[in-house]
Amino acid sequence: MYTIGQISEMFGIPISTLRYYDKEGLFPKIERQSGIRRFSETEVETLRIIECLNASGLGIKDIKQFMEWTTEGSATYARRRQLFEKRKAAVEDEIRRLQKTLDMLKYKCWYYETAIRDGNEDRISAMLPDRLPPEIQKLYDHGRS
Amino acid sequence: MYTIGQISEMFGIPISTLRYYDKEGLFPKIERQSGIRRFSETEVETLRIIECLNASGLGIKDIKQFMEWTTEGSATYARRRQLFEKRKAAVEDEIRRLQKTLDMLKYKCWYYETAIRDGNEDRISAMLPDRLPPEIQKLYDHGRS
DNA sequence: GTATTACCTAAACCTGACTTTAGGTCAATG
DNA sequence: CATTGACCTAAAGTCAGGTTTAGGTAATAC
Repeated sequence: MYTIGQISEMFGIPISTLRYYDKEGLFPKIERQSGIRRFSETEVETLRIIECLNASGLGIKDIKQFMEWTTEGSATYARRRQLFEKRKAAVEDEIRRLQKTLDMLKYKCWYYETAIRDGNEDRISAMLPDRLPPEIQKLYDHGRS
Repeated sequence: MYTIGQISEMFGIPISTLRYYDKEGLFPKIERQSGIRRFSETEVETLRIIECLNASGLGIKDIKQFMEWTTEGSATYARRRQLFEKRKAAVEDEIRRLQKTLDMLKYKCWYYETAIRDGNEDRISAMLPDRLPPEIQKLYDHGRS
């Protein structure tokens, strides 16, 4: 059993945030000892799931919904699975989107390296939009598609 | 030359957002014809950069700073390059973070597939934390590290 | 000539995710 | 026995990134 301060330390999450999560119903089964929250392994695992779902871009209201399902036992396995499948697809999309952004950023890095070397952007402008060096052209094209 | 409505269509960005960007100084050189904004190729390119920097997680104030640098010519090439290098590193970090999240989500998908098949979580609980099937163990371990 | 459509502004409003504030309880320490 | 430290609540405040509202102009369509 842990106090809110210990959990805050363990996860690097401010106490105020943990209390806010609790107020929002993210720890549906948390116990209290004369008013004081007692975090068990259940809540530690819950917090790991919160971090994961949060990192996947899910909002707090939907995380709360998920936590309610976990209190309903095996009847909600299918819904919970569905949620994770959707989050998986969303994160895969997000990674693809970031991969494109990354190619655009790499192109821009090359752009400014070249502009610094040349002292101006004239030579690059003359190569646009389809006469860039092959490797750079790939980045440029992927970054816009 | 394009009107704000045409640009909104082209980029799939609400007109209100484009006006908001302008108010925030993201189109430092935009022209007006008796009060009406006229978007040229310069602003189209600016919007592509806004989308890219935004997607990289940069806030609007910092994007504005960048746009100011572009109006100062070759004197700011080095600062602009530095910004893109930093965004590149930030996006690389974010992709790594999402990769971990993805592994955790894949593990959770397997978890619920298995729980559904078994009708309960007992068999899985008995395998935790280090007797999971090899492929799943990899996902589980990576997702927490 | 009026009605519609596309544009304009300033300012208020909204949402999500916290954080801060103000005031209080309770156990241990000097 | 008073002060410190760790906990508590409710409510207000903050911030980013927009969106909505209310009121106005100006060209085209019927």
